[in-house]
Amino acid sequence: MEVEETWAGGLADAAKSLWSVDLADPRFQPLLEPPSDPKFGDAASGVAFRLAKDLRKPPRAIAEELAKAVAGLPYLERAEVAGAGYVNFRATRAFHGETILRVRAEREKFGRSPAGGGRRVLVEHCSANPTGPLHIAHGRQAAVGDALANLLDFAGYRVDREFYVNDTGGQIENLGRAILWRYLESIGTTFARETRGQDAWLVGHGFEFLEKNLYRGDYVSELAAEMKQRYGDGLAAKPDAVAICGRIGKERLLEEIRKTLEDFRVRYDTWYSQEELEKSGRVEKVVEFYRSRGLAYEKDGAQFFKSKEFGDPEDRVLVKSDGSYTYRTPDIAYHRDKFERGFETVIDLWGPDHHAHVATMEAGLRMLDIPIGTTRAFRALLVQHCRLLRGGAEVKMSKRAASYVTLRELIDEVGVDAARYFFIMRKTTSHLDFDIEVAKRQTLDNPVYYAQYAHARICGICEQGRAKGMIDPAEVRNGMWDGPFDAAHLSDGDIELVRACRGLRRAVEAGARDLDPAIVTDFVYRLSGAFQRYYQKFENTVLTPEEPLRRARLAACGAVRQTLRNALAILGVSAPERL
RNA sequence: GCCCCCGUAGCUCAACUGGAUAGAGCACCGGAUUUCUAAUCCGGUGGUUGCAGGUUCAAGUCCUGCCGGGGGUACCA
Repeated sequence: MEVEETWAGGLADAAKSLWSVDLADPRFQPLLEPPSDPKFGDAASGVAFRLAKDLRKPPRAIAEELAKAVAGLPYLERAEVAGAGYVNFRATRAFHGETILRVRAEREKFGRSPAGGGRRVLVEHCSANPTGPLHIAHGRQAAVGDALANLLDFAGYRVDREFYVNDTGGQIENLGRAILWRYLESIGTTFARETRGQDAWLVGHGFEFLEKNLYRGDYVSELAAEMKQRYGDGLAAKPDAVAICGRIGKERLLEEIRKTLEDFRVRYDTWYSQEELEKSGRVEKVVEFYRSRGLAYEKDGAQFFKSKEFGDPEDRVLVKSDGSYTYRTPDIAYHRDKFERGFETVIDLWGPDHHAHVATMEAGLRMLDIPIGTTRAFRALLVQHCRLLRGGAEVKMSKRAASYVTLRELIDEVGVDAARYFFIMRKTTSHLDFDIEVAKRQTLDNPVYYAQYAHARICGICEQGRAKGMIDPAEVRNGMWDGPFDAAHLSDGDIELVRACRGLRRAVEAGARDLDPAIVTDFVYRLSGAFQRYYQKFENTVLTPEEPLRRARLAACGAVRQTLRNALAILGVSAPERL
């Protein structure tokens, strides 16, 4: 049991015996909260404010009575009234000593929470079409998605990570056409540009291409070159030339996407193929289901479904008048399958352009009798745009001119750690300014190095201690001293560090609740800062000659080191022993 | 038109779901190194939280209406 629960129980007992009030009533919650400032101790209660009306007494007087009544609770050094009616709880030194022991015992599990109760969650993220290399927007989705999955795992959920491969449909066909177009160029075809209505077409060698649908970029030409090597001049004569180009193109590009994500330390449990989904008949079944329930109808030769009745602003097309599906039909079937595979919470990370799709998907799932919002949840997170800057100036990205920065290029330039940290640094739902120059800078305004430096410093202390003979190598485990210490020698500074470490669990729970790993980057930054200040306070001499103090300090530092490692691990950022 | 998101220091952002004096970093000014990594730390300047109402003991946070920015509103994905 966490100490806060014990103390909250003490408050409830006090209220019952003093005034016969049941604090379990939601009106009085929360009984304890983290203090806004470390100087207020380890937990604060604002419950006196909430009791004031019922008891018809000023909050301050209620707080006085409560503070008196809770004296003597376990691990409680003292409870004191502050402000207009807060009761601040301060833990004993022994408690903080035990926290250090707990960090040592739990090691890479310290900070985990049982909040998720082992419930199964699927996080689908990135899911870029295999029609080009990953770019910056995908990078943010992958970094956030991967960290969110780590975070939920840390918060006690059973998490699977999935990439949905859009390996069939119109975009793959467009890719095939683009490759064929470049291929034809490479074997000497010249195209005539014809304007028909609003659109421009490229005509030559018996083919015609709608110009606005052609992918550009060097990778298309590279794939065309591969086709030429493979088929010589004979490809154009094949009746399924577009399909061949599309198939080979998507295979190559998907391979590249996998490789880039792997290098970005993003792993998936499953790569789910849309093509296989369609072959399985699940898409037809969804359409049949809607029809059988009278939820679908025909209009203008297309099949609509009545999503409007289920919260969507409009009814939407499921089957186009040419008989093919819109993108949402297989997508709904896919999400139905997610729930059928046993996931209770299904989380999708989408780009902001999918905004309108959220209501449609929710409606579609409700229409399938999936109890969204009760025992099951569908959460679409719209990962907001990321503006790329270079020394304060915006890097303009134009897909047309193929001048956009790819994720690969970004990783090569700033490194995986900085890229991941920066992508996660801001709230997922907020726009993000990513300054390449700042991310590369190895100075104090780069929070990645700030945190890694704090970790490396602690490792340095341990190493120095051994070199100076102040640390017994036999007491070093997993790269950190963890010998015996006396909690009575923990200074206020040490305690502040230990207190900060305990915040990881709270950050994990808040992050899991809000589905936002940015809360963890915040935590990392605060804990690093707490350590840097602590370090400076001892004038760079944590290794004091006074052995009992030295042991206490090393113990506190060891807790910070482990906690930082755990938090950075959630973010997928490395914790090097030296920089 | 309608639907979402966002307006907090000059800039980029916090504020732990309504609580204590709205905090950090950058920038600017001034300090601290015989070090265990100065890739650090300390101090200072800087605010009518877009505007106006409302609810509350208590509002940056919740409600309403304006103003401003972004996104969406396909038989594209």
